[in-house]
Amino acid sequence: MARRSDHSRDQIHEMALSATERIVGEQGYQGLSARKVAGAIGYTVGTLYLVFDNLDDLILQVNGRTLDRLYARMVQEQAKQKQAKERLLQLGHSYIQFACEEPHTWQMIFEHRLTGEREIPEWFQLKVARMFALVETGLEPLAAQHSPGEIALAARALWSGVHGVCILAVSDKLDVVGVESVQNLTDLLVGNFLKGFMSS
Amino acid sequence: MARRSDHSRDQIHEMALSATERIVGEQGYQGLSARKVAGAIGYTVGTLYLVFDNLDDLILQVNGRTLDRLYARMVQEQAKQKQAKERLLQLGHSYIQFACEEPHTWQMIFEHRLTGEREIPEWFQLKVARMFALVETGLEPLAAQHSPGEIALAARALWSGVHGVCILAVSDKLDVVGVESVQNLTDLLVGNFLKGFMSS
DNA sequence: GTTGCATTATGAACGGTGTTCAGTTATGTT
DNA sequence: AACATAACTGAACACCGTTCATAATGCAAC
Repeated sequence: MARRSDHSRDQIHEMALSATERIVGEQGYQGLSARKVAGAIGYTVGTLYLVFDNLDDLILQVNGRTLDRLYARMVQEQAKQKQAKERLLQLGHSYIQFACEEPHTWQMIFEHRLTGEREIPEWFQLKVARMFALVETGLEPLAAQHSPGEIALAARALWSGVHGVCILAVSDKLDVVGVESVQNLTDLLVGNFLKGFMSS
Repeated sequence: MARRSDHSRDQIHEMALSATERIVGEQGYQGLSARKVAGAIGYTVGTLYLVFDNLDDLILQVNGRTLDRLYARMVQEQAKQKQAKERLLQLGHSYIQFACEEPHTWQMIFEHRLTGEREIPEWFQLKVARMFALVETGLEPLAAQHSPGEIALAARALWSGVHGVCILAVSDKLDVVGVESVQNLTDLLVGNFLKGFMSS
């Protein structure tokens, strides 16, 4: 194993990922470039392409880590709530809290589009599906008289709604200011939806 | 007024806008470039910059036209429904129908980010606000016991929700196929929200 | 030590992007 | 016919993602 620098392949991999997270966190998805990442870790672009297939690959991996952190946080904070309804509201709060704390990193998950004919890898789709499953599980105890299919649909509708509030809020299209206002909007959406859903 | 070609400034302006709409419609926002637009209308890039400040300007104008078409359609189709609740559901349906018919054009409204420090012009923000106002107006007859402030909030929450469903559906993140499934999801979201909202 | 080899890293090159602007060309007016 | 002015061009700039021949290095064998 001949090596020229002090870093192993895995180390460079990790360095690139966290450098990307820093750059995106500061300058947003638009401010990201291969040369910037390479420069930040003290290597050249060529080296980056020894460790990643291409920029899409790098970005997907960063987005994967973001989803992991988000998921972990939602699981953890949701567990604090004892009542089912409170747990669902908490999921929304955690989601929005995260998006507001790391807007650029969070937005990149949705701003990024794969180049050309490339397809979203399965491991990434699983991370997304996991989020929906969390909502579905949270919804189950509140939907005794509904079929599993109905619950799955309701979870999708509900979570898409929360996501919509979040995405419009983060991109300043809602005329509301501050995290609390966004939380209130979500509470309104989730609360009223649940009320309607449980009485049907 | 010395002119060399057969087209006036206004004509070139219009040609560029519709060429952009065609390119984006076929190849998506990513497939758009100044040289492509210029080539499509038989001019060079330089000419494009005589008519538009920059690409952001061009894209904003195209997005403005898209919002106009969307708004006109929502107003028109909503008027067909006599009951307040049906009108609200119709708004959602029209929105989704439009997004599914012209996914690329519709998505560009939300994919596009202004370069650097540029700011969204007021005329554009007004077009967005107009959409929320439509929902707000539709919600009023159903919210007799609610204050105007509450109605405004509810309209934002509701519309963000519909938008969320729409955006996840168009980018294939919902595991649902076909326009009808998306319509069902929206009906579920809007229906249950309204049921909850009206009983509170 | 020295040699040879496989690994690691480079950076120039390619075709693309948005944007600018000096220079050319065609037109309307004098 | 000459001039002024508007219209238009296209080369140039700095950036982008991506590739790859080349150089530099560390290690094993001799």
